[in-house]
Amino acid sequence: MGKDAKKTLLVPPISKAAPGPLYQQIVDGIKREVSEGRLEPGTPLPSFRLLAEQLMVSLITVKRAYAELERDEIIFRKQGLGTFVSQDGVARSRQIKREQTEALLREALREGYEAGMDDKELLDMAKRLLKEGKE
Amino acid sequence: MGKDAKKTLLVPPISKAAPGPLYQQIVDGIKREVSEGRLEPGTPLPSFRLLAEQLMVSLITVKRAYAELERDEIIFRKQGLGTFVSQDGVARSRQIKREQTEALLREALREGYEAGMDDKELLDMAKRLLKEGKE
DNA sequence: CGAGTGTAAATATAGCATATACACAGTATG
DNA sequence: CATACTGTGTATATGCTATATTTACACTCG
Repeated sequence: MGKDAKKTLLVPPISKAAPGPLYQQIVDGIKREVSEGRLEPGTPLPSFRLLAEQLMVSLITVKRAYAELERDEIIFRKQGLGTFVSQDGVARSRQIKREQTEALLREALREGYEAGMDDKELLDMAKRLLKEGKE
Repeated sequence: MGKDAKKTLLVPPISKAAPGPLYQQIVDGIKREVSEGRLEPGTPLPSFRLLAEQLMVSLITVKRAYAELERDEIIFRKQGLGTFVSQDGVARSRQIKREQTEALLREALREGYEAGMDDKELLDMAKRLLKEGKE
């Protein structure tokens, strides 16, 4: 009966209300999919139009997201063919996320110091959050 | 000899190149000064014009920054009088920074997980950054 | 009233997002 | 084999919103 079966979205949903620009949300979502192995190297990504329709955004928004992912060498594009996950996309993606982790940790620790917290308090908070994340 | 002595700036320098809007940089700078005790409750803050001149930004940028600080009840303003650090400004500021610390830690840990790191790796990275910060 | 303060309105500028039209690659078909 | 077709990515012109500037106004105290 037509196009009711939505198939599992190849990318997570995004929202204008969420923090950060739409194209960045798409970038983050795809980086996560690649990093966690749900999008393997060589796999074709959804076309601009399909992804734009699924996420209810415009073409150029998807284009901008893919452009940034290509700049990071996580994907590559071929005119008239499509967009694909690059061979070392998983390693690239994980490396970027690792650097981002360190940057965020630095920020968090600095903010904690400025709040008057000491090393132990900060580590305890981190441990608590790690446990909470497991539930 | 006039106004050559710049006096120690009551707020840290800002830059259009730095990440985030100018008014946010001012907000963060003042929150830090208050949080770390260099701006005590009751202390008058620089006037809109003075601060705007020192930081080389426009009046409304300072106004917006002060407005956000007043919303957080860290400072209060009096028409025709000036702007001052509120009585519980230090506690307010530290509480906000503490919440921000937790939010940043959550983000960092999630990003680390997506990069394939485990709990121990994350905690070790945090400990390493804590030591680096001490040098 | 004068010199200080904060307040408000009208006006650029930049990033983000949209819609529309264009160019390239593979494939079906007469 | 030439051609049209349907898919892909590409490029241009347009609108919107947050950020920041300029300029003029209103309040407080001496």
